[in-house]
Amino acid sequence: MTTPSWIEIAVQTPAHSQVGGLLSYRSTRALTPGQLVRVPLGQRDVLGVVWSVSETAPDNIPLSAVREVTAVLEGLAPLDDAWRQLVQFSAQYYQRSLGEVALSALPPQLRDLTAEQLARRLKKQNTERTVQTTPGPALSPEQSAVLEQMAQGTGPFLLFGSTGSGKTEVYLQAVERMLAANPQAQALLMVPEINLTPQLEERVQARFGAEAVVSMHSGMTPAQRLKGWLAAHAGHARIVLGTRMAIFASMPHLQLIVVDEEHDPSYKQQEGARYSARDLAVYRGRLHKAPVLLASATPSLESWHHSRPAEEGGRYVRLHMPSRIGTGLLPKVRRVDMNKQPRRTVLSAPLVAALQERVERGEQCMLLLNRRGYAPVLHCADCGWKSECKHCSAFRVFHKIDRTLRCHHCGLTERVPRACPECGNADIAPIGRGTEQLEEHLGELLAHVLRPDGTPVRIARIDADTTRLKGALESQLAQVHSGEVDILVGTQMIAKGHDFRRITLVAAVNPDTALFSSDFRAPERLFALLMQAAGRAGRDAAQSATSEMWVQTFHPQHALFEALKKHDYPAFAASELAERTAADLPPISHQALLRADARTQDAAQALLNAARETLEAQLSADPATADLVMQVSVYPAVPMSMQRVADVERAQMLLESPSRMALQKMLWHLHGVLHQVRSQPEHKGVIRWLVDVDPQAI
DNA sequence: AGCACGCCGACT
DNA sequence: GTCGGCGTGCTC
Repeated sequence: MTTPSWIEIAVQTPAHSQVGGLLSYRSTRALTPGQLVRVPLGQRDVLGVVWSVSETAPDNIPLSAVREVTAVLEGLAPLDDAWRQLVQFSAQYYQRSLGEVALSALPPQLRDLTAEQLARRLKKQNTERTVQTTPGPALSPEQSAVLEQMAQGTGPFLLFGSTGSGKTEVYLQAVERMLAANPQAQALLMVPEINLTPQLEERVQARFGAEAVVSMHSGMTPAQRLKGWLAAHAGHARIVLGTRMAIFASMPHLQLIVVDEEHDPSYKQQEGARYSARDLAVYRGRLHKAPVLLASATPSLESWHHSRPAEEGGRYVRLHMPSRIGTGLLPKVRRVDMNKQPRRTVLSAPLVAALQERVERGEQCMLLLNRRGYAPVLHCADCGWKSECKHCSAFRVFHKIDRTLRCHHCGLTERVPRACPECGNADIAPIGRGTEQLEEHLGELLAHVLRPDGTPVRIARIDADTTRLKGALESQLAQVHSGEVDILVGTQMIAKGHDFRRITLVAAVNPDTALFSSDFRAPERLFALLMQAAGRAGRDAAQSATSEMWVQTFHPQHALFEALKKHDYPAFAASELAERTAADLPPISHQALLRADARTQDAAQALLNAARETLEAQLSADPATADLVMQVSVYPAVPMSMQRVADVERAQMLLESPSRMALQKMLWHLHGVLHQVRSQPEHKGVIRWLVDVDPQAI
């Protein structure tokens, strides 16, 4: 009879319940950290990850409460130290329970599989996968230099390469070199949204063979996800290609991490543990001693700042690829001063003329407008009624196509009223415009325009509304590629990553709102979007000389557009960083948001302010923590910019510090304080609270 | 988060 | 009489 050992196990437990940490179990079988087990929890039998094994009994709970491990999932190698450290770090840094992070990092199907079902599954697919490397094209001098610098240093690297400079080829060659040095090695290739980059998937497969690659993203079926995960975990898959969730893939032989379009906000998870997959990539690279390559034509200001010269404190190595491959030039940027256009002009005369000219030459154009629907609000001129949503602090958007008013936040959808619901006036009118209206308007303006073959112009729209059905985006993109569309109208989803070779003109119809937004990151996002959109134009070298990026704006002299005109990201970044420095904003300082949801705004704010006061009182009272109060600014609670969604009132509290460590310590204390405060009867109305570390928007 | 237990309204 | 509404409480 073996002596039972005491096992600490991570199980899926809620972030801020009483059972937030590891749970103790006993087992008569020898277990090692990282093993997957099934354990009883209440009435259920759940999946758990062995975190530590001990000879001594736990002293924090009565031993009679400790139950036995039910089963061990055999045939699976334990999750390695690096994986467990990554999970542990993420849980601590983003203020979630270890169990929640660990279990959500595993494929969901693993949770419902019994030990027997898994064994059957493993038997079926436990085979080596072959890698067949097809040699790539010859490299440009810039590409070779970048790969050489990567070979010399340890990174992390920030590859600053303009659109079309051949960054993808650098990734592929880096993988190739890695495999040449060690055929067992694995690479992680991350992209912001996999649906938007089937091209990359194809290219990777063509290069290394379909067997060597697995994909990981939320669009896959549970069975596919499990299969891919197992292949990566066994070390059989050489390359994992995925979205942010792939950062948690178990890859025992991980030796390279690439984060493509590293500036993209989609790398930040927006629910549960709000992790940044890009930041975790850097951390994970260090754990595995694997080089990390972040890449973008418009890097995040965080990464740009980190890659300043080492003498100035930079920690990343900046690599530069300024030239477009081939003879391709970057498109000429043209600004239209909307102050000089007739009032209420949607599409300026010169832009319409340019569109017409392109269509008549058989070229394609793309129009960007970041607002879907027909009009953002409906308005009664008589009594001032507006199409407010009764559940949210937002207007319902007019969708002409099915004559509905739709709330884009809670989904409330109603038929458009015939007359004003307040005063009965029949004259209710749309204010502002969305993609639907732009498409309609464009159709009218260009009704007479013919293509070279004498057929009328064809206009298509792509946004979240037209792509709701599965596969719709792909088929609509295919139509653009095959030339069935002359002018494409859409939201920012069309600006990302698609290689439309025949588009020669891209226009941003109304980008001004981002210039004066209360969100300090709005200009950064706008610049990236416009640069990316400009990169869509003239990818075909033969036409790049005449390709153009148009911007309609009331502020043509704005520094952002000046930098855009010169395709000068460094200039934009420098001016933006100067502003951030002056205002003590990220990346100079570090932020976290505490958010509370409640039935009333008062209740939400009351919880936050009570937490703030208790926190400061407790920390000040103890000399060991008193200096934290000085290092971290905790601002009073304010309503969120979207104050009410689906009848839930939301408030937030900002924490800011020049020291990441101090902020982390503060959050750790805050966690305890919130539990105390929340249990007081006056905070009954609170529904939930959550912490967002390094928030995307405040 | 699940999943129980528990105490009040409209159905076979 | 019971099916089921979601309020409160517990899970090693």
